[in-house]
Amino acid sequence: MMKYAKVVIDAVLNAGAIPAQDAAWDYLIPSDLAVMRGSCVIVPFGKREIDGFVIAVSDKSDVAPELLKPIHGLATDLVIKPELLDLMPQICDRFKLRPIDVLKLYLPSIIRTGKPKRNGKRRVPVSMALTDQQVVLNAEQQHCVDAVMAQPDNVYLLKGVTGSGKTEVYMHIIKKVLEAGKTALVLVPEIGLTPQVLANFKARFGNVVAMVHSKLGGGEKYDEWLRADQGEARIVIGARSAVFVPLQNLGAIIIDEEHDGSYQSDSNPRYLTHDIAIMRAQWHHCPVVLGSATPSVQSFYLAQQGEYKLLELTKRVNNVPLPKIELVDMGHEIRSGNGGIFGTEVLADLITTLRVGHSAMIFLNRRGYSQTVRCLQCGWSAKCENCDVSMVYHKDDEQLKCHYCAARMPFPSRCPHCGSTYIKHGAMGTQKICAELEKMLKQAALNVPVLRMDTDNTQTKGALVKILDEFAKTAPSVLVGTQMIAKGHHFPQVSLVIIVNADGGFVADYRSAERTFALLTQVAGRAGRAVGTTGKVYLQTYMPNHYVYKFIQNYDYLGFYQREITERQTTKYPPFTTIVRVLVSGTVDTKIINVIKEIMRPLRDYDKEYQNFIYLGAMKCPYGRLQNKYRYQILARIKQTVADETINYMHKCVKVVEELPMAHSVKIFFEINPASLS
DNA sequence: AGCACGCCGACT
DNA sequence: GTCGGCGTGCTC
Repeated sequence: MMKYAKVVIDAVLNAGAIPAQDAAWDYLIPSDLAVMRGSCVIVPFGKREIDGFVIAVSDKSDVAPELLKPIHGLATDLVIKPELLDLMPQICDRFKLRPIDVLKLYLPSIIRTGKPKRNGKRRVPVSMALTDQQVVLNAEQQHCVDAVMAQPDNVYLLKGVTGSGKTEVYMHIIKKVLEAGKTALVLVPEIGLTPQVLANFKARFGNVVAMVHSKLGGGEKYDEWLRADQGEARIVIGARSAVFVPLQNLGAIIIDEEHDGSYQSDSNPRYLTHDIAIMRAQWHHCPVVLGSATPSVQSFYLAQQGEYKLLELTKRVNNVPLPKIELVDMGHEIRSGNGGIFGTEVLADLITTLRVGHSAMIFLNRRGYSQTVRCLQCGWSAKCENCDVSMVYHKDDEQLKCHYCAARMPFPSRCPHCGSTYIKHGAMGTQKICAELEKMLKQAALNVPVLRMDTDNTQTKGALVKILDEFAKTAPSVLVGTQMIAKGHHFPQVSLVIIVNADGGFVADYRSAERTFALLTQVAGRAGRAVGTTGKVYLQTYMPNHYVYKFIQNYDYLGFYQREITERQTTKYPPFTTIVRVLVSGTVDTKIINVIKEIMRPLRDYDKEYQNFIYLGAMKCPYGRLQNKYRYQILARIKQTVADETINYMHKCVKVVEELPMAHSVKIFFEINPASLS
């Protein structure tokens, strides 16, 4: 009996043929080839040979027999598991992705690009070292573990202050999961940054742990992936992409630091890790545990709505007091003649701290800093009057623009509030801070090493860990860095943390306040982690009265959340609306504009008829030209009650235009609640 | 993406 | 007559 395979092919087809990209192509299965559902195959396509994935095998085909060609061979012996194939249509629908894009996420890229071979020596499976740490859990922690194990078919939001022992809760859940013969997936924001977490898991569970992250080379990654695929590894720890690792018989999925932005993929294909994790967990009837000291507004809202089950850890396990946070008004410093990087009191305290032999961390919030326009004299910043978000500086036409409505204004030469000419949009680099700092320490006759850590000097493998090690063993010393010094490192000798420009996180984005709250709370947590010391945190700001800082200072998550969710409700931002962005890019700008117009036309009619949009508009992107390609976008904010149907309609409109000849040589990206609008 | 097909103007 | 321009359409 002849067997036929439905194959999704990995070919980039041009505009006129785009419907084909969603379809599967039928091929004959040669009798000597072991092809099954999930097989990765090589097929003839026109005059070419291309890769494809078998999504179904059957005894018949609707395609005329004379058109059918046989599958040429297998790209690999590995087979995509039924679970992931089952979820593929659901993932496509949620994120408006093509089947091929999702299928490609299921395999390590090395399989498709080169000849993968196992890199490491084959590891001998070691009996699980389930070291019982004598029921180390306090009552709160135990309650969390029990709750999760009692009702596994749920999503849990585990909210616990820094140092409340969330990791220990994860470990106990995993231990129970392994005892039940199942496997566990642990997702962390960026695994290269949390060597301690990994070491802990390896120490506790031994060789059944596999790690998948971006710092691994292709061969190593493939090796770890294969250990999970073959059932050799039963715990996988990894960053975002590890959510697709084919562990079988999943018993729990944990997303640590769930608020972290890295869980949202910001390049194609775009997806949200939480959603994938929840889909997989539903398939396996296992729990998802979202852990954070500062949950995302979205997740906490869903917990309030009863969609997620809220679990809380309120006590710090070792009773170390939280560091005291002091706000430093940098506008006041300038007005009183201090134009330096640090406030007067801050610098004095830094020198004292180093003199007594403690270390300090200096955090530079550089991200997006250059976009925010601010008066250095009075702290005024450019805000849109309709949308309550910061306006963004556009270099090409020297204008300030709102990304959510049509508001524009010229870049002011004088501050509209106080009239000063000290208006800035510029970044202060880590190098500059280090240089200045070394000068200052010399003046104070202090011979203390200053270490720098940022994306520039941590690209090479192991560089990051090396800097952290050096900082850990050199006391006193100073570590200057960006985001990456904020993540879960434990340095007992650090008693002082300085946040140089706290306001840097405020970019034109409704999630600015949320991100700032989470990041600065995490940074503050680096100070005074040793028993018996109280750490201190200086938060330097030009907006000392901003509500976010009051809540950070008081470690008041709930207060912050309530204020934020009220604001989102009145200003109509997620989770009360859904944002859709359609990005069109290409080398000919007139073509792009035509495509944008063509997509907009039915959307405007739709808007007239149903009024599902809070906002609908088209504009040039903040970076209007990138890599020699022009970029325009459609932005929509949709009422939450009609979000699904409206997103579907928008996507349909995009696909219709995508098939027209006019869409030749332009690229269209469709994003739901995008992380960035640049 | 590639490649074939086909319907027009310019040329050995 | 027929050589070659690239618009249009197809690839299981």
